[in-house]
Amino acid sequence: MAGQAIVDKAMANSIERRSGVSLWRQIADQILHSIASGDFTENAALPAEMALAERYGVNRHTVRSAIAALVQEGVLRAEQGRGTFVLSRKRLSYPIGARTRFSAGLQGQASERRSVLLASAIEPASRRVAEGLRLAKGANVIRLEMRGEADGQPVSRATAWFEARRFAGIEAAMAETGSITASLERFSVSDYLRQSTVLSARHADAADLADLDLQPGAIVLVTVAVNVTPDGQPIQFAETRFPAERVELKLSAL
Amino acid sequence: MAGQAIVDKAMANSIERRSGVSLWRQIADQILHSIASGDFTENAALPAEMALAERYGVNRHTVRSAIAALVQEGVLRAEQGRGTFVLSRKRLSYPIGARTRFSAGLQGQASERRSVLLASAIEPASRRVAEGLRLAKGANVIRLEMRGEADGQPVSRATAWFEARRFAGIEAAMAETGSITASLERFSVSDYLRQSTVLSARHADAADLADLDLQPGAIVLVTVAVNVTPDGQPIQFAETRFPAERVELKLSAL
DNA sequence: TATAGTTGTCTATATCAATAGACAAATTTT
DNA sequence: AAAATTTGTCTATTGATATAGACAACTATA
Repeated sequence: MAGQAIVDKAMANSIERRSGVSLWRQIADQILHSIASGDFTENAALPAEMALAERYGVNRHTVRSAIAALVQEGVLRAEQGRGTFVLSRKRLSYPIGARTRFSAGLQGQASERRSVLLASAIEPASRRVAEGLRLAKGANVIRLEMRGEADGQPVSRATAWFEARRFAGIEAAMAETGSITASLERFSVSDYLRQSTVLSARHADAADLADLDLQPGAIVLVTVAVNVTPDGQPIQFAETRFPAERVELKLSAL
Repeated sequence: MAGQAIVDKAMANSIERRSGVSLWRQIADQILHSIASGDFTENAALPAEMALAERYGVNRHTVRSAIAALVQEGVLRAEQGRGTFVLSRKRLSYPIGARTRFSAGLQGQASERRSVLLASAIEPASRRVAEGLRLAKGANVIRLEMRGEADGQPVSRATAWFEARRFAGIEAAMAETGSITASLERFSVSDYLRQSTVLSARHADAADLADLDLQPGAIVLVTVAVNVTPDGQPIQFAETRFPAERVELKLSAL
């Protein structure tokens, strides 16, 4: 039968040449993924450079480039004569469900967490935003740009749109309270639900790199969500970007 | 107060040099993302090569490399003297919820869909699998490797583990029926729920590239899920990889 | 202390990635 | 028909990426 087969190439970790992604970055990504998957515990020693080079079928210097990048990112620590060690950086497990708010549910994973308002603007709604909020195309909306942080490290980057007429001044409330939930309460919105969430992934763009403090080539998880009042009226349209190397999304409370 | 600011650099699409990811691949990724975001409708003309080169601040030949890659992938069609056109390839929107099964919910998006068993094996459970299925570490489990297809194009790649004793022979049932749900029914499992789903993203590895027919450098969305019977007994532990350029995940029925 | 194993640094070479300019070939517009 | 626009092809040059080998510096261990 079909049984017993499968080459089982040690987790099938391999590497592609002339792909547009350099070998050292592919190797760095795989090491990051191994750490996040729990293959290495905190302070564990990585295999020696020669061993890694043989495993990936590349030159030792190529492995060194990958390690250098991860040392630069603060993921690894190399010590001459001893080895290269994992500084551990477990990924935050970010809960997503019908009532997900930022910060709620991250207890115990990070000691300090907050949301910072980066900028705001009033603009006509794009087609996508207008459809999400069920507004006429071109109606004015307020856009908020925010960054979520845990223990001083950026873990999310969100752009949120609200109907300008109904939520005039929400940017001031957000700047003051640092909380979407608290800001919405000032507009008589005591409860809201996540109506829909669409998830995708892509390479980080320049703005992501800057705001999330990422290295070029990093991957971001993207959620596009519509929040509604309990009676189904849309109040917020939001796109949030999470750095894939630091965050995983846990779909809970289904 | 904070209002009116924001540079608004036209969706902040920009590009990073010496990042380990070549400029042509970054540009190709952004074009793909633009198409998936609906910036271009089917058969729409892309801006001319010179215009794109100016927009990204690169040489025309670099843009040509990006376009060549996308033509190779079947996303674009270039015609001398006329322009470069989008062949459109809308992303499938793949529903995920408490009762998500493959194929369910894709009605109307693809006319033909199926799940193919690639291989199977019996092996001792890794720590991760044992914890998910609540088995003793090292207990035997059956591993199934599957590929999901829609209209002949691969849209997912799953590895699923089942307790070997309880589900002995499930690989034969799977090969025969092509359905997890149908196979489980032979073992008296008439209903099951998704207990938890954890979501992450990474670059595709060699096995992903081969099984999902992707170009090197592509991104995959990864879900790790545990399915349980209605009374909470774990029956299936699964890791599924989706090509981010072809699939988005819609979190529904929350 | 000697030895083996590890990371760090150096030189050299080949290939890929990106820039630059010129012109051909095809299409659309004037 | 002519001009303008667009993609296709060619040559040449520079910098980043990857390979190769040798040896230094440091650490742990026999």
